[in-house]
Amino acid sequence: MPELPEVETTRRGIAPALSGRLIDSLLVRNSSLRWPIPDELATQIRGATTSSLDRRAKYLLLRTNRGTAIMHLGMSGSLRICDPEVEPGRHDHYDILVDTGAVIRFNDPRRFGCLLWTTEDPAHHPLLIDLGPEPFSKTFTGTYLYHASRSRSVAIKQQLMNSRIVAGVGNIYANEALFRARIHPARAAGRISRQRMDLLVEQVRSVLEESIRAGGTTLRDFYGTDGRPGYFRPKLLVYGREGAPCPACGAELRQSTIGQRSTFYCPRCQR
DNA sequence: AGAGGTACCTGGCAGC
DNA sequence: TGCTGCCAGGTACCTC
Repeated sequence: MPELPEVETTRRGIAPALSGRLIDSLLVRNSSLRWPIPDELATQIRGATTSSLDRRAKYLLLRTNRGTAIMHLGMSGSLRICDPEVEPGRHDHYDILVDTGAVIRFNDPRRFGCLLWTTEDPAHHPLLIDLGPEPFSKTFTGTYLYHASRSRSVAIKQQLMNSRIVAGVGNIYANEALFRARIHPARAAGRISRQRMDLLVEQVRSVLEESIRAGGTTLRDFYGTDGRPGYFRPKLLVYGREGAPCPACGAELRQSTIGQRSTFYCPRCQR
């Protein structure tokens, strides 16, 4: 479920409830996420005052006067503002309770998400330190991607999904951006011209931007912090549409596997 | 250094 | 209805 637009939608949804608040408590029901929630986190964060909720790649950073909570939604996680009266479900692993009485509840069936804590600058955290530029930053340009791809034989789709190259581009949007840029997903990254990289970067930005505007993509189980689905799914041009006609040329869209990830493309438009 | 594969975990679905 | 096998939006970490 959560790619960058879904994480950003989540951030925007819960930021008002989580910014500039006193944290009453952190209630951990199941600490065994991708990495265990540190035992001391509940003690550390209790009574802290939050300043902002930021995003870096697909990580959410809850900054406080004591340190920063680093949260990730994994493949199936969600953070919602919930009614404190509502009984927690099987996969509701932690709650953040703030002084307004609001409860922010983390649900994650697959438990690939995480909740960590750092008292250092989170940018220096091992999980964040090697991340490439944000897709919307001005350092992510066609020229940058072109240079980062010289003599690389890796498929451009894998290059786009490599977080050291550019942060936060996941499978759905890599497929969509490559279709929009008319670049074949399996093409060697090192064999793409600077002009085509310019176009690709532009398409990565625009598809992410449009999806954020629509509140993300709901495939099976992404709902925003208010419980409403994202509305970008009908706008996906190739993802999940194998066998359907290409929206541009009518050729039959194909599915293949690149780097163990489902890949969708038009065999005629994309070269 | 780069490429490729594995692991983490549950739920939904197709096929039998 | 019930079982089995496969697939899934992420990404760190291992080996070759």
